[in-house]
Amino acid sequence: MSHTPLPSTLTRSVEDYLKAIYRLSLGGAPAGTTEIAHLLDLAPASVTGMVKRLSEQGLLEHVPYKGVELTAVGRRAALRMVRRHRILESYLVAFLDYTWDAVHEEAERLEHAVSDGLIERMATALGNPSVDPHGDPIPAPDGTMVELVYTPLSEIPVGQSVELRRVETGQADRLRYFAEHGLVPGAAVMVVARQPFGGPIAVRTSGGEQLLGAELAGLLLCAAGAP
Amino acid sequence: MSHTPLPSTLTRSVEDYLKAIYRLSLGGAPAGTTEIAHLLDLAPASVTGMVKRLSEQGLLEHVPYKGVELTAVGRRAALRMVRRHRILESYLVAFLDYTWDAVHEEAERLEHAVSDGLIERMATALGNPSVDPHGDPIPAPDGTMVELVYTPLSEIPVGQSVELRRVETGQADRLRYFAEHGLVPGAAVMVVARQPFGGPIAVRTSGGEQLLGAELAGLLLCAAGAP
DNA sequence: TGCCAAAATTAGGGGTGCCTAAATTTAATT
DNA sequence: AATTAAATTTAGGCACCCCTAATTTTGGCA
Ligand SMILES: [Mn+2]
Ligand SMILES: [Mn+2]
Ligand SMILES: [Mn+2]
Ligand SMILES: [Mn+2]
Repeated sequence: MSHTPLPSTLTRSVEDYLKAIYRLSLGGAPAGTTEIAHLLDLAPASVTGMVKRLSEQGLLEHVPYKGVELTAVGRRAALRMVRRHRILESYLVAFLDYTWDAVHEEAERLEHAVSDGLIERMATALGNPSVDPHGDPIPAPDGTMVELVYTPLSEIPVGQSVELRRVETGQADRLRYFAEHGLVPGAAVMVVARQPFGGPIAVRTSGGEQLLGAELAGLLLCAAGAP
Repeated sequence: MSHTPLPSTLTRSVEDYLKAIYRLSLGGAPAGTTEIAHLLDLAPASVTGMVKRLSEQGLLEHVPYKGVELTAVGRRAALRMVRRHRILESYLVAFLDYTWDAVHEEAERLEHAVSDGLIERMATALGNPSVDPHGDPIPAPDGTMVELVYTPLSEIPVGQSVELRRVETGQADRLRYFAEHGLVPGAAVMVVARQPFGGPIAVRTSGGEQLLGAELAGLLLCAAGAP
């Protein structure tokens, strides 16, 4: 069983397209032109053009007017970028004093410039972590990724204790707010109260009790902890 | 006294052109089109085109058929790249187990992708070194660089002891050969004998005595050590 | 069923950065 | 002073990747 070979050199643009389409395809449906354009901050017409070229190269499957999906080759390339991005974020936080709200921007550029060898050296220095600072899973070098299913804090019943596992936002201001309030992966959290109709949630952490809007609570993914 | 502002975003190509022209101008004479093309592995016609654009942007001074020189702005941008390159090489050797023959290639790509902030974090982690693993001086963040004058080992008189300070090659096979024979910056070297007409040189290091071809000896830059 | 708005594509264009082939300039040689 | 070889530039072209404006397709709704 051999690996499908990846096109030898992909450009930064192509790598970002593949990553974006990977993310948008996670829901199951093909990615739409406008969706991709919005995620990459491009005009839809530009996306149509790139999608056409990448389809010809065998990285995408494109059904005009319907949407785009990654081929096996495209998915391998996308997962390679996801690994790079998350290893880089982890390394910057662990060894270069970056905070978790600042790493994304740096990794977004470096992911296209580092060699495979450097990524593996960083991974080794980190002890081959399985998740990044945000709790996002890190694909293995072969493209395998274990994606666990978590429950948003907003859906945890009152009275239950859980462990915070993953924070689902890239917005720096929110990440800083979470960190300041001890809401980081690994934290033990108990839901103390909840207001109805999408109202705020009261939680207790090791740092004390606090209120949390429903939107923010929806970004905090949890696993059932000690009962 | 304020800093001359640099064009906000230079491309990878432009940054490599500026670095190349900086290197070629060190001898004092303007850099020639063919020289630049050879260093960057491009066709001369391509260089002419780029040189024209960079001159219009105020990064170069170009006299057609005569040669190119950096403007003050261009030199600042070039020295910024030199700093990035050498800090990266230093960091990779110090913290990620790279050998000095492998760092150049990695740094050549990363120098265009890292932020100023990351470079300064790496410099801090390294203790703000003044030279890189090859003994090449590292410009300060403001573009200042102290370039010491050394003597090639090939010109050191028989019987004199010197300290090896700088190794002037980027070729991996030569760098590996030097490292295997203890010929690295900081090494104490004594010239034991020399054959005439560009013949080999016999040197003694802490590792013993060895012969060295004149070409290689010319790459090893030395400072007068203990007599 | 026909219309409409959103989504997507096509058409046309620009900047970058490279190429090859042909012309031009320069400097050295006879 | 004419010749010639090397260096350089010009001319023309192509791939990439983005844009705006115009057009086409689609799916939902009256
Ligand atoms: Mn990116
Ligand atoms: Mn992350
Ligand atoms: Mn470079
Ligand atoms: Mn170096």
